[in-house]
Amino acid sequence: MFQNTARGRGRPRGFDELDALEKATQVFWSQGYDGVTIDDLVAGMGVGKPSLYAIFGDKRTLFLRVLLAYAETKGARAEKALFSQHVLRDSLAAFLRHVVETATEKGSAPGCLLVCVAPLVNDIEVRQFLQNAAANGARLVERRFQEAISVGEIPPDFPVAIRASQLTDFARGLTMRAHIGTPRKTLLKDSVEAVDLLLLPQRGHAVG
Amino acid sequence: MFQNTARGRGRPRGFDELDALEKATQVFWSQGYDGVTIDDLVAGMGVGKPSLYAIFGDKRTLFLRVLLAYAETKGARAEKALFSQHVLRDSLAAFLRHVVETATEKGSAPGCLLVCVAPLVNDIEVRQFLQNAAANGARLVERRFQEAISVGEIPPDFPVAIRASQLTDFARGLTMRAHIGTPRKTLLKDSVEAVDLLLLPQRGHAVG
DNA sequence: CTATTTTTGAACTATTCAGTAATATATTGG
DNA sequence: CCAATATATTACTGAATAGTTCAAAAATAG
Repeated sequence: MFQNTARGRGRPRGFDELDALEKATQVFWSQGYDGVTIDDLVAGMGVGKPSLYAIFGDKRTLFLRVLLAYAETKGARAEKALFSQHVLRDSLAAFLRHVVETATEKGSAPGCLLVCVAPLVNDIEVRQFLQNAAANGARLVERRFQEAISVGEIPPDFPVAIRASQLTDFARGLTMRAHIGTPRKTLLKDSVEAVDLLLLPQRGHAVG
Repeated sequence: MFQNTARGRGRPRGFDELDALEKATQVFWSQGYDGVTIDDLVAGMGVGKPSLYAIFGDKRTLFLRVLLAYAETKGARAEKALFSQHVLRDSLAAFLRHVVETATEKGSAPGCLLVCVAPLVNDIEVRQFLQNAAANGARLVERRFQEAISVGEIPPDFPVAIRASQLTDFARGLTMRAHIGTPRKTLLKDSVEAVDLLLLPQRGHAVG
């Protein structure tokens, strides 16, 4: 099934590593970090305990790997949402729509591993990773605003950094509300309103 | 009938109940719910284990009580911040300033029990309490906007519900950023910017 | 086939944890 | 002082948990 042509000797694994990682993501996502036991992971990942330790290390190591993969995927999708729309408003709307949709996806836990779960992990490395990821996210949005300035879609003195930070704050707020059960429909409506607000013309300027 | 208000018979408690509750709040706040053991609470509250069970019940019961007390205090302070300022802008600024200050208070864990910790607790009662608390918070802000309309500070068609929801989203975002280590100074600056944004004149209207 | 390598399943160990008893201590009422 | 009551201290029990050991299984190489 997953057999590579270049497999060495020895009994082949009974699971796919990336698939198991994704399952681990779901386990952490739905139960938090401290709420998860090794046995939960064993059950959720479909991997025996000795294999789990041999291949992924202990819970903390596994979580770091899960976090890294999750952030990479999420970041790539956010970038795509932001930069595949011609009109700035559509970009911001697509960004928040993506946030809301993944935070309210059926089959996954509500919320977001990066926003709702990881911040509670009491670990220096996790915290620094999150700070870095947050900064990267804001920078991504800033870049999109800069692009809009360069094509004359918004004025050159548009407060890029401020609005970028505010967009990520909205994303956090929407995600947390998804986590406590606010329905997708409400959040989608609110994300449109958020974009309207962020693009409201500044005093003395006009915005497309 | 005419009984003395002093305590009845029996050995007096070696701790103050409310003080112990506050200490429990700090323990949950800094370590999350699942990350806390009974022994952590025993150590942090300065209460023996049998007394803890006798007076506060098990971990879940204690957490619910902590949550209730925390929300009540926090709600009262938020209300005070909102309604003790004459000018709407000052009210909103005071609200967000209060949010940021408590989320970055020295001596407490960063963030907020209601925003950062409680949503991760996998419990129906907690979730419903949070939904209710969130709705109450938004309503409080709406009331303040209505007040501003009634004195003509903002136009009657000001989107009260939308802006109230957005203010609470900002509060969530700022709180989560406090939790991952964003410095108070940054957040205070951003909360001022947030108020500016929320009170930006709508198209075709002027806002004080 | 036999030897070698890798993974797997089951059992095992030491530790931590929640919750409870048994007992000692402090206070009031008479 | 004695009885009654409420709290505190210590220690205990059984269950859950993290992490390891070891033999069986499944593949390749020669």
